[in-house]
Amino acid sequence: MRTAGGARTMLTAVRVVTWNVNSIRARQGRVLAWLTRHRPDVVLLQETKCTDALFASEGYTDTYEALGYEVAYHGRDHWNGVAILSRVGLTDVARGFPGTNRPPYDEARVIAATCGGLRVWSVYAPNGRELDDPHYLYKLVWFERLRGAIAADRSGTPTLLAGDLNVAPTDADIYDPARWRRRTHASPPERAAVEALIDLGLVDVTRVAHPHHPDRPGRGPFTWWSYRPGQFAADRGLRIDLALVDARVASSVRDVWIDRDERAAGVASDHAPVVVDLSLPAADRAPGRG
DNA sequence: ATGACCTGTGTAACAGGA
Repeated sequence: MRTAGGARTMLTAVRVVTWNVNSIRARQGRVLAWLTRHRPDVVLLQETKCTDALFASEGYTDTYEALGYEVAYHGRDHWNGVAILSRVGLTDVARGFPGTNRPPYDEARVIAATCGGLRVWSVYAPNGRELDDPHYLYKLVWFERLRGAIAADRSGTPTLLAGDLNVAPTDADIYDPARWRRRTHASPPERAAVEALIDLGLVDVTRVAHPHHPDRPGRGPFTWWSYRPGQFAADRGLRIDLALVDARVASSVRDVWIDRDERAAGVASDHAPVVVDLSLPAADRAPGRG
């Protein structure tokens, strides 16, 4: 716990991480090691690739609880799947979108909760596959529904939306923009969909904290690298894992960092954790944390 | 130029990823 110098306002460090783990079963060892090493307060997971039943079973929820976390999850089958772990309180959980969710909108891609004075959303956008694939149109409508859900949220709580948005917002977020010009993740409608989210009053905090890759002016930093040989080593990646926060949260951001060391490890996810370190007014936080 | 890999599933090729 820290106090601000002049302002006498009690501030508390809150670490939030978003991480597409590409299967919680395949990644559980790495996830537990990461939690132990970095002690995040709020963990937004995507692509857990497991059912609620498996997440509730021995070795997952009980293990996180033993580390001090409350747990909320949303998974229907062996695809997609999102979850939130929090050791600063976890209430008002919402799964999926408001209203009817006929297939494919019943896929487990969204979970929200209130944690430590933040309304956090863990989201996993559809991939899109190809520009002429029906899945691409689904992706665009899915973003409209996400925008509607954020706009309709009446919690009044400062908002932090993070996850795998499967869109590189600008050409600077792609190692080789020309190569991706006619592919999903870079198309103008997808970028417009992310811009529409941001237009709700959100800030892409990674871009603010890291205007450029330290070694590649005008490029990166990235959060995803293909598993194919040489891609990570050559830093041929995309920035598709984003953290979008409203103005109240933006003013509390102390640091944003991408854990490339985790991506470099053996049996790693193809996505790196993206960490947002905040200093929140203590009054905004849920009571009960020792 | 293209593909290379990883995870899950009816454990053998596939679907899906990005």
